[in-house]
Amino acid sequence: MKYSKATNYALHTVVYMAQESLEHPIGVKQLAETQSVSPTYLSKILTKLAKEGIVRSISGVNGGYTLTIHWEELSFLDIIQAIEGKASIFEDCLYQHEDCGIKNVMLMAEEKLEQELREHKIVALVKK
Amino acid sequence: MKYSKATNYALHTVVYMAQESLEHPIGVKQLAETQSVSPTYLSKILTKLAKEGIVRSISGVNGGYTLTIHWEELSFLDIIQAIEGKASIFEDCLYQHEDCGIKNVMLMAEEKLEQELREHKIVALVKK
DNA sequence: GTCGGCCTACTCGGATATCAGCTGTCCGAGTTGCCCTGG
DNA sequence: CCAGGGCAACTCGGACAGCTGATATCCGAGTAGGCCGAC
Repeated sequence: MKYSKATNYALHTVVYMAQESLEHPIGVKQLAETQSVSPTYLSKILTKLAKEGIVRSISGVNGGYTLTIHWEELSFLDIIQAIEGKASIFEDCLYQHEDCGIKNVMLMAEEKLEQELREHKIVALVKK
Repeated sequence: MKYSKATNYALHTVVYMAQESLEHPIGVKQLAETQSVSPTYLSKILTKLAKEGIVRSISGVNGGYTLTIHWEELSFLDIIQAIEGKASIFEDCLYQHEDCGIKNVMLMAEEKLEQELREHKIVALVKK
């Protein structure tokens, strides 16, 4: 029960991009260097973020990644779910037939977690 | 980012034992049948619970497991941590040197999750 | 001068390798209660 | 009748196998911008 390293990389990458807020895209190589990750691996993470519309990829020379227009609305939960998926923390209960009290408690706790992550925006971490 | 099946089994097992509240111990075989798990695997889970003092094992003929005396105080968190361990959900941040804003947010969210799991007791699910 | 083709830098996405942890099994060792046998 | 040894049921814990998902790499394909040559 841990968040993957990929989630960690994704969060740091998005914060970094928000911090810089460049007009021209940032290449994978540069992003990878700030976190000491292999560029190819980071590109996989960025692909996931792109599929969720969190970043936009620009091909060709001087290409790279930029945040999308609405990046100031981005919450932690948006990024985490883009990487981890939106599946529930707690797998389906063994007894499908009826309400499982255990499952109900677990889902309530998960909702508390997500609520907290939804309330925190990336923009709050950007130092001006 | 999911809870393991073992956690699911552990929760159901403890609830089942609380429900029955037998004076004589319950064997692994019987517990395994109620959840359609292999007895050997369930015994591994019960060993973990025993190490945390949640259940007590009794060797020999008519042996098995019983809940400990203070089982009415047991929370969901107790059982989950016995199986999953007490490590933080969020691994250490890449930059150790200083406060990482990302890490702080994640730890706060984790605390919300644990708080919710700590407030819910197993005894609340026992139907009388 | 301008248009078209080529070259380069870069991303995209699939295939693959590696590794860790979860899931599950097997087996030998230890423990306890019961039975059976010998005195 | 009674004591002691043996047997059976059960748990304990380590060793091990299989599988899934996370981590990480490599490479071919596609794309965009710039350069260069032909007209």
